[in-house]
Amino acid sequence: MLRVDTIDHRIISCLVSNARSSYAEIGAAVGLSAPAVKRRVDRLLDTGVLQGFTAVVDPEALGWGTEAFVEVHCRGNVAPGEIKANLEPLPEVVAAYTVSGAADAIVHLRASDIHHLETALERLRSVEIIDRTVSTVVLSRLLERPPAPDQQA
Amino acid sequence: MLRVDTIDHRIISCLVSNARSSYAEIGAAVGLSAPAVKRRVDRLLDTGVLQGFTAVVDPEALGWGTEAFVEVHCRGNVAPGEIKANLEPLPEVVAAYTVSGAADAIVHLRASDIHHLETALERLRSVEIIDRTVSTVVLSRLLERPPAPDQQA
DNA sequence: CTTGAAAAAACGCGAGC
DNA sequence: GCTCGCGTTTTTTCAAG
Repeated sequence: MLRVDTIDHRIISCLVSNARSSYAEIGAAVGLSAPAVKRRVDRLLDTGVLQGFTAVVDPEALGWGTEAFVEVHCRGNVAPGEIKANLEPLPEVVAAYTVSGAADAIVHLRASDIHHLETALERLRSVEIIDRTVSTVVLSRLLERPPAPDQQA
Repeated sequence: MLRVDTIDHRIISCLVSNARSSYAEIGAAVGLSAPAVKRRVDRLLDTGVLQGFTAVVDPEALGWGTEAFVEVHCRGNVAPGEIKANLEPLPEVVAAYTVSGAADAIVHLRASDIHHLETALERLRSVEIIDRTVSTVVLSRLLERPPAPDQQA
């Protein structure tokens, strides 16, 4: 059902590096005609391998210069779904994961400045199921990139 | 130079939610003609506010089901640029940040499975400037989304 | 400086093979 | 998976606010 061959990988690579390239351009890069590329892309979208296309925005330019990673410790045992439901309404939460180790979850926060970050942290800490948080403020973004096309997979 | 008004924000929102939408579609959403939208998008690309367009890929589908966050502690004082240069060659590193607190950096790793993750961690620890690492393995992805259009910015 | 309208050129998308 | 053809879109040029 979700078979992804070498050509699909190359098509995905093209789209990751430029989501607005035309089917003809992709076809030229992978050695297929434009309609053939479109059919594969449609299939990849159907099967969920491709989840969509988005613009990469400079966070600084829109006033999202400050970010932090927050270890979240919950009260007692909480289901992942419950944590997700509680984090979803907070707009500063750009990512969240349940993790191994002492913490229950890691939350990635993005805010416009330190003050906004503080506000977001207060709101996060006021969430019922959350007991305690440990914040790590990001000083500089060193690297941020899509996963490599593939490798030893 | 990098003035971004309300219409630009709405155009960016459209492109973030679907990078492949046509200029006519965007124009209809923001109340501009297609050429006017294109000019603004070109300008946003020129000024670096928009950095490009990419496909959102399901990590599972390409064999990137396992990820981890790693606190990196360096030997002595190391410049951010040096850390970046040392991390860039490692394909499993999808993001890295210098941070406040005890650690020097947080590295986001993505691997195909636990074994691959272990290999990647070994390679990471073998980097000269790195003294010690503390790994946190991700159990489940709760949330992952682009920053909200904007807010109290 | 920005917009809207109209031109040619390129692209998307279905049918047929 | 490829070719063909029609309708739509993009993109450039031009004139106006």
